[in-house]
Amino acid sequence: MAKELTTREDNYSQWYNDLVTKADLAENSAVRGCMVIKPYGYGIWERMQQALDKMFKDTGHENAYFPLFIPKSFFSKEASHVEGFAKECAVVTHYRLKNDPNGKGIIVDEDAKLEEELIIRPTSETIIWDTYRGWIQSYRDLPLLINQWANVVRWEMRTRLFLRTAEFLWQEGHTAHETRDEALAEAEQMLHVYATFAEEWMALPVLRGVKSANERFAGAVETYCIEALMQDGKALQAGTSHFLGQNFAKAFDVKFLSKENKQEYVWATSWGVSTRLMGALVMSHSDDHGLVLPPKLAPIQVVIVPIYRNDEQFDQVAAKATEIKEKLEKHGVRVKFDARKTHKPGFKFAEWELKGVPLRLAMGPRDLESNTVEIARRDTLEKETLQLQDIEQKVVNLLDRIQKNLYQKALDFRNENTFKVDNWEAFTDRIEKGGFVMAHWDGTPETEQKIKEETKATIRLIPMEGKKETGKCIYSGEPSEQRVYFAKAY
RNA sequence: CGGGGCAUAGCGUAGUCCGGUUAGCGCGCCUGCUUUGGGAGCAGGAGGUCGCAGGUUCGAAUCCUGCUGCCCCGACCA
Repeated sequence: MAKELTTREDNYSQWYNDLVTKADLAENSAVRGCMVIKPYGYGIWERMQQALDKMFKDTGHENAYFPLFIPKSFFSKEASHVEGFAKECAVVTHYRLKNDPNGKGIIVDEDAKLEEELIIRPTSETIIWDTYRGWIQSYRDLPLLINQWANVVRWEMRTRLFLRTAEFLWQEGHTAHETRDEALAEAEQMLHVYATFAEEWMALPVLRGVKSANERFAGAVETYCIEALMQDGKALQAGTSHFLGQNFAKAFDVKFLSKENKQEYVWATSWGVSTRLMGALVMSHSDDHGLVLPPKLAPIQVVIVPIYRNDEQFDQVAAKATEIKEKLEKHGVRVKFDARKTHKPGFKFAEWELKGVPLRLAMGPRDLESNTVEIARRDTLEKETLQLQDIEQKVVNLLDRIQKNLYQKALDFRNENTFKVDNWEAFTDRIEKGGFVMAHWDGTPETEQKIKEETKATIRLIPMEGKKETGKCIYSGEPSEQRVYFAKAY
C-alpha cells in the first residue's frame, strides 16, 4: 500500500479521506454510507467517551439504554420533529425471511408483516419521552437526568467517513425538569461541558452560541451549539444542546404534580455529540505527513523505536527501552515499544507519524553509550537528543506542551480566519475564501435563506456572550442588534 | 431524484477504440540471503469467475442488450 498522502493544498477532501483510511481510523463498509471503525480509530473514540462520560456523571447524570426501534406512531406525535426527520428514516416492515420458492436466494416473507412498522432511531426523544411518562408523577421525581450511549441511523444521501455517515455512534442526554429556568440552565450547562471537552481534550477551540430558527433542532425551542473552524476554512458543528420547552412533554403527556398540587408539564432538554468529533479532530490538527493527535486522546502517546544492527544490539536496546516504557507507564503515559523486527526504523518513523503519535523516542547503540534518547515531536516535527536522566518528567512535560500548543495553533488559526464585514460585496468575497464572517443580520429566516441560496453560507451561531453592537443587515439593510457568525459548513 | 464517469489479483492500474498466444505492470503478501540512526536491496514465489446475466462469433476483458454496484457534481442534510 502506498502510504503517500494527498496534500491539503492539492485536494483537501482527498487529504481527509486518505488520512482516515491510511491512519487506520475507519473504512467504508459493504453497506452504503456505513463505516467500519477500526481499532485505532475506536481507541480514540473510547478516550473521548471516557472523558465525556465522566463529565456527565460529575454533573449528576446517569446512563441508561433505550431501544433501537421506535414505533412509527410515536414519531408523528411532535409535528416539527417528524417533519425534521421523516426524510431520512430507515423503516422495519417485516420480521422474517424465507427461501425464495422460485429459485435461489432468500426473500422477505410477506406473511411476516409488522402490524406497526418500526423506525430505526434517528434520535430517541420520542421513545424516551413515552417512557418518561411512566417515570414521572411528582416534583419529587425531578430532575430526571439520563444519558445514553448508542448508535443512530439517518439515511443520508451523501456520506463521508465520520463527518456524515448513515449510521453513527453518539451519546444523547435527555433530561426532565420542574421549571423552564432549570431546563434552560441544564441546556446551557451541557453546552459548556461540550465546549470544555473540545477545548481541553481535543485541543479544539470552539465558539458557543445559539442557532437561528432555520438551523434549530426539529422540536426544540432553542438550540445551543459549539462550532469549530477546520483548516480549509469551513465550519463544523461539533455539538448541540437543546432546550425543548414543553413540546415533548405535551406530545407524550408527561405531567407532574407540583408542590402546589397542580398538574404541570415538565420542561425538557436533550444534547448530543457524535463520532463526527473524530472528523473534527482529524481536520483541525493534522498535516501533510498524517494525523496529529492531542496527547490526551492519543491511544499511544509515546512510541519507542529501537535501532540496531544485530540481535545482540537489539536485546541491549530493548532492555533499555522496556525500562523507559515501565517508568513512563508509572507516570500514566501510554507507551508502545515497537519491537517489530520485520520493519526498518525509517518505515516505523513514517508509520507512527501517519498515525499521529505525539512523541517518538528513537534509541540505538549510540544512545546506549551516551545514556541519551532521540525524541521527536509530532506537532512541530522537531527532534532533539535528551539525557535519560528524569526522562519521565521530560516526557510528561512535553506531552503537556504539545496539548497546549495544538490548542494555541488552532486558536491562532481561527483568529486569523475570523473577519468582520459590513457590506454585501465584502461579505460574498470573504465567504468565498472561507473562515468565520461576523456580520449584521436582520434576524429573519427569509434573509438567512436568501443568503444561503446566494452564497451557500449559513448562520453558524448567534453569540451568547460578547458585546451587543447595532448595525445594518448586510443583505437587507434593516437594523440589527448584534453580529452573527456566518460560514460555509460541513 | 437529475447530469457525468467507473467496474480487470488485497490496493492502484494497462489492455477495450480496431475481438486472436499463458491478461501485463506497480504497491502489498510469502520464502531466503544481505540490510537496519528517515518509507531497504537482490533472488525466487503465491494470488484473476476481467461486476452479473444473456447474445453475436471458430474465438469475447474487448462487440451488442439488459441488470447490479460504486464514485464525482447537483438537489437533500441539525
